[in-house]
Amino acid sequence: MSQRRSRRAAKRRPRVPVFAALGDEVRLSLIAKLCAGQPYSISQLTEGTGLTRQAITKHLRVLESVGIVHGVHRGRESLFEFDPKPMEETKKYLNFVSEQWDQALSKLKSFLED
Amino acid sequence: MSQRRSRRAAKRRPRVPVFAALGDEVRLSLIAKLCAGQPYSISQLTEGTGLTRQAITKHLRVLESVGIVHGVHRGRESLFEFDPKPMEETKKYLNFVSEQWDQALSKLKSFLED
DNA sequence: GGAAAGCGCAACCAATAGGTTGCATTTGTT
DNA sequence: AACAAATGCAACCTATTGGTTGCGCTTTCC
Repeated sequence: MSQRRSRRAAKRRPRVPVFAALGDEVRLSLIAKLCAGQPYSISQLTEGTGLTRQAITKHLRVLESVGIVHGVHRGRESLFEFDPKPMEETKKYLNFVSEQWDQALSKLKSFLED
Repeated sequence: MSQRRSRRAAKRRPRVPVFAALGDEVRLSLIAKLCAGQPYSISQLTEGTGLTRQAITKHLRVLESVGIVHGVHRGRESLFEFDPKPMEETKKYLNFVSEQWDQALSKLKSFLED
């Protein structure tokens, strides 16, 4: 069997946790900082948020658990950096839904033209 | 002032609840059914889910609250149909993040080439 | 060596989310 | 008119989530 997933199989991939991870204001702002390219330590990411370091750590773990972010330990600090793959996959899913919808519309249109 | 939102303002639009709405298996499956074009009643959407009608109703309300779906009352039943706009907006946001990331990469690359 | 910076882990707490049951209401059918 | 189908509303329960505090460990800096 091919390792390459079929189009249908791709539709069933675990994307729910990715959406759930994106469904939080704090986490979206973390992504906003990190997707600019530069890695940040937990303390740096905590600055100015009004939250505790632990809260930010938890959010980072959530993002890490779905692969949006990964941390590398350097000395006493752990730096987090953005990882684009999961969000690319998410885009594919949204495109898939859009396609479904567009096809439905065009079918309806051609039906009405009969 | 222009009614057209600026690029930066678009970034700040309330997309968190949309992501949150998408972060649930049941709701994604509802979307999967509805984005095929045909409207379904609540009872029809409940069939085969193993959940109660009320549970499905709640999920539909969540989707409706972010505009992914809207219900129209016809007789004693309320039909729900898909609405693509919020997910299109979501796609735009994901594209924005991707762009940020790509720009960061190309800046890094040109820096290393100096 | 000692202080401080940066984290991880665990316990705990309040609020929210997902789900159920029960009942009332409206609409369609015979 | 009587019954069944489809839904809405509200109360309730439980698990999860987002957040905090407290403590201990490692690394850096003087």
